[in-house]
Amino acid sequence: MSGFTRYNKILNLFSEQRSSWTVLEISDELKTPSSTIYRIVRELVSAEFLESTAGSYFRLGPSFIKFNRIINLSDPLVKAGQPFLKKIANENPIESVNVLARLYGNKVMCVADYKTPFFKNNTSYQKGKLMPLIYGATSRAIIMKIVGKSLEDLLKQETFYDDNDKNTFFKNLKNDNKKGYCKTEGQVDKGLIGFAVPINNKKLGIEASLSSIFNSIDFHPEHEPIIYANLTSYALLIERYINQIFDDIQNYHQISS
Amino acid sequence: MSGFTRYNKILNLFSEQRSSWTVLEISDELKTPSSTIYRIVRELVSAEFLESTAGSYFRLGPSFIKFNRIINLSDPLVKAGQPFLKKIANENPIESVNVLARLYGNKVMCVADYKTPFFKNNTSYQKGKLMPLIYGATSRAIIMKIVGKSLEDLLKQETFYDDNDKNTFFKNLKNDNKKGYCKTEGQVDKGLIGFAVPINNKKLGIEASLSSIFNSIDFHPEHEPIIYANLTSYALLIERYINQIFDDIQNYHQISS
DNA sequence: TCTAAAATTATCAAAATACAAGAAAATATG
DNA sequence: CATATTTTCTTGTATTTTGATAATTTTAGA
Repeated sequence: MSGFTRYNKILNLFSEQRSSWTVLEISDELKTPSSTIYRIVRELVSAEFLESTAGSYFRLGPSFIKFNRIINLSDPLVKAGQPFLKKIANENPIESVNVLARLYGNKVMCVADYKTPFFKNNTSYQKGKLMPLIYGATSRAIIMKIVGKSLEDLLKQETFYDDNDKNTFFKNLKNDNKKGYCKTEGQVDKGLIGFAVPINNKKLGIEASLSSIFNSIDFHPEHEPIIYANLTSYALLIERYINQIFDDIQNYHQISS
Repeated sequence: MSGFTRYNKILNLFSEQRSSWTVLEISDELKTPSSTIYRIVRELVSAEFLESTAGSYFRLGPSFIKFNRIINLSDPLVKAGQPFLKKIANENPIESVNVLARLYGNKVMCVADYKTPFFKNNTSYQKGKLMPLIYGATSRAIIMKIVGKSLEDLLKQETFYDDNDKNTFFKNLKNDNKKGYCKTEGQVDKGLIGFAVPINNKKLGIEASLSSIFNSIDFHPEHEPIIYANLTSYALLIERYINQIFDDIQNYHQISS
């Protein structure tokens, strides 16, 4: 274990399910002497990536809150998409959750969301939570624009029930691509139906999606064209806006150098 | 530059003002050979703490969003305080921003907030933003519970206009402590008035505050007792709730070991 | 498409640092 | 206050990092 790995392995132990660890627990888990872990943890504490709490436990430190804010204020995707989520919600015919998501390694992560005040149930897509790559419209709208070797690499870790299952998956992907959007029901959350369109920017390396999620019970087929038109037009708007934000950054760098 | 410092120094270059850097810029800034920076940046990218974007720029990566979420779901202070912020807002007599803040090094950082829908202006206290230690009720309510050498160390970095200024500061702190809450107007944001009470938990090492911020123009002296009663009672509730959350964590660890 | 420039990765010996294990110190606990 | 636990310190040795340079890949412009 060397380089950043030795810090990252420790940080990645801290999860939703288990958010506090003692040095000895970390030492056991990583099979590394406790004197070493004490030193590394001390370093992470002084950078506020970890902090000590009662009972000789440690938990994630406030640095993450700080950097998360900087991302919210500066990430072109978040910056471009966030302001539109509420508008999309208001133009949808029924109560909805609206999600901006992106690739994160070989998972999908929501980076911004807006839920209408009276939406019942909760979607599993929450800011910062890693979601499956191949289930749900939000995820599928992202991968439907990825092709060739990139797609192969991404899907390498995924397991399909059988060959038939796999073929169906690719057929659906192709169909969605032709339609330009993706619709799934109950794949991630029972009782919810999701619609999603891709958001891409090759220059900036952005592979993302914009989606609206509804309670199945509220949804009627006549809503579909409105939802689709809504998503498509806003995705285009966001893509354009991303370019503009990027140009602004470029100009900023040129002026200040 | 050794250990975690070498990573932290690079990450800390990324700020609200300047959110993307090239390797050469980093190399210049840190006066470190570019071959070294290339290696370190590559490590941070593969851990998704940084990500590359167009024009050979790098920016903060999605790992921070992920860890930020885990903190939101697990930090005892956030967990205990977040659910009450909206309630406090609703019980306040006028439109308000309500903030849960804590010590972060020798600054103060907001970790959770709730703004009523029609609040005009914005407070500078935003989730993740570092704020001055000695100005504003939010900050002062935190340091008013810190004494002795800890307080001295904290204030070491602060500069006062003159001795008189310093004495006034300490006198106010003492007064606030006697009253049990802190009130300041226009210290951080012109046109805003803030009230704050401390939230402490020695066992858990929590040094925080709960505050309500109003537009000066909306505020009338007869509101003050209500605001104060509101803050005090919720702070107590939050302190109790923190203890309960901590006991739950303790139990969880005992059961699973 | 080709070409030149820029960005990134690879190499490797010297220098710096992390490591492990136990001892010592500090801190928490009853 | 005594004991147990947690944390830091110490040391020679092994490992990792570093940085100058070279090699390769990517990008941008003609």
